[in-house]
Amino acid sequence: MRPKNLIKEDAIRSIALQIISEEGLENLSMQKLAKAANISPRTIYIKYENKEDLLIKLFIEEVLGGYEKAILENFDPKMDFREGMKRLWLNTFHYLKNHKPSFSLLQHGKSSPLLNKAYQEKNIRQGEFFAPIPIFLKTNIEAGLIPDLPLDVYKALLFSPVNDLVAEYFDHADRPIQIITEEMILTCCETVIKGITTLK
Amino acid sequence: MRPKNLIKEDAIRSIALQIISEEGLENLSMQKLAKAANISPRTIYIKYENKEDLLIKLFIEEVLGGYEKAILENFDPKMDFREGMKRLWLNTFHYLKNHKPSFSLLQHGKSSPLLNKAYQEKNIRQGEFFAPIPIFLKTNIEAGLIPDLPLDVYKALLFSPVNDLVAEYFDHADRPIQIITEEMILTCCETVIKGITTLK
DNA sequence: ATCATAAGTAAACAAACGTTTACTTACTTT
DNA sequence: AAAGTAAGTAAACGTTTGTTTACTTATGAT
Repeated sequence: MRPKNLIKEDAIRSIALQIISEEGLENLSMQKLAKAANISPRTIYIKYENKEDLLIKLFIEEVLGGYEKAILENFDPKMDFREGMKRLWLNTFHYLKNHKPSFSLLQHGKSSPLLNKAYQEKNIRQGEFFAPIPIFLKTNIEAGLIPDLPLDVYKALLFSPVNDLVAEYFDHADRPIQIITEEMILTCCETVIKGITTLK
Repeated sequence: MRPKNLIKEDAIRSIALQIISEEGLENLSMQKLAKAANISPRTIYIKYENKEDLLIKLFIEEVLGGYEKAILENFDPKMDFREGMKRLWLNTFHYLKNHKPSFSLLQHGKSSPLLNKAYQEKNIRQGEFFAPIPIFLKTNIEAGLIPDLPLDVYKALLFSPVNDLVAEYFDHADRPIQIITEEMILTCCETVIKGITTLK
């Protein structure tokens, strides 16, 4: 039988992400995607059941998968707290600023009920998603190096400021001088570390 | 002449926000909105030029306007740093957790290119938007009470963790026991304050 | 009471939507 | 080399989209 053309599958994914990033989730249509990828609409339906299936698989497999892998690169739960934090922040910053379409769909995941629901179900089904980070925190809490705050508070402190700075980076990415630098990420990270390790 | 029915105008706004919150921006249509508000589609076009105009005015005037007002309530740039920070965090938490549709559109504003662009233009045109906060920070920097970090770093530290915790609050709002409490917000706020005031 | 006029309605417009039907192509297996 | 089959196409399906046209309603001013 005729084999799948993997180049076309890649094109569907990358062009879908590109359209979402440039025009928003509300402006992605199957026909627009097919035309931009130079294929027939029917071809998308070989791989994906429907539009919702495409969006969820793009979000969960393509984007969240790559994001998790990039964040955890060279990270080990047994690292020193300061070094571990810096590694996570720099991994996040470098990955996201070089993958604008992925960052864009991640942001959509926080507002679209469809994607948000899919994210929550993934979190419930796969307990190992981003698991090294809770282990890292627990180890440091048990060693008495950081206070015993709720996991949600740690998640808010670890992930949201660097995410916010990346959003700011893209908002001004066309400027002649870089507004958000690696130095600023490290300053912000250092501030959070100080806050956590100084508390109580 | 026949006067406008202000109740209908209110219904358009609140029902639009409700649909966006429950089904997402990508599932709001003018006809669905008209049907849900029990009016003719044409009535929406008396107040708004088109769909984009409706979304932008909803976002900028209705949502951002109310958000800014709520955050700055009982806040004064001359407040003590710790007290000012707590005021801002608690205002944000209480307002957002009681205004889910507004929170939802605020989140959409971070992913939708249309709304994001509108937000940036508002920020440029109206230099006074959220102005008390930069003044608050500048005053404390000049008094030597907090370090001289870039405004973007302060914005990331002040706004994003509490926003993230509100998102978590809504994700688990149907649970029997409250997951995100005011106590957690204050703990998180205290951590950030410690980080900022301890640094250097 | 009537008039002028903007508010508001019901129905319709072309265009675009997600998806499917009917068909052809290209490659593996025999 | 022929057969079998999934990949892939072009065109179309019925809906729904954003918006408008043609009309009616309700109210302040005369």
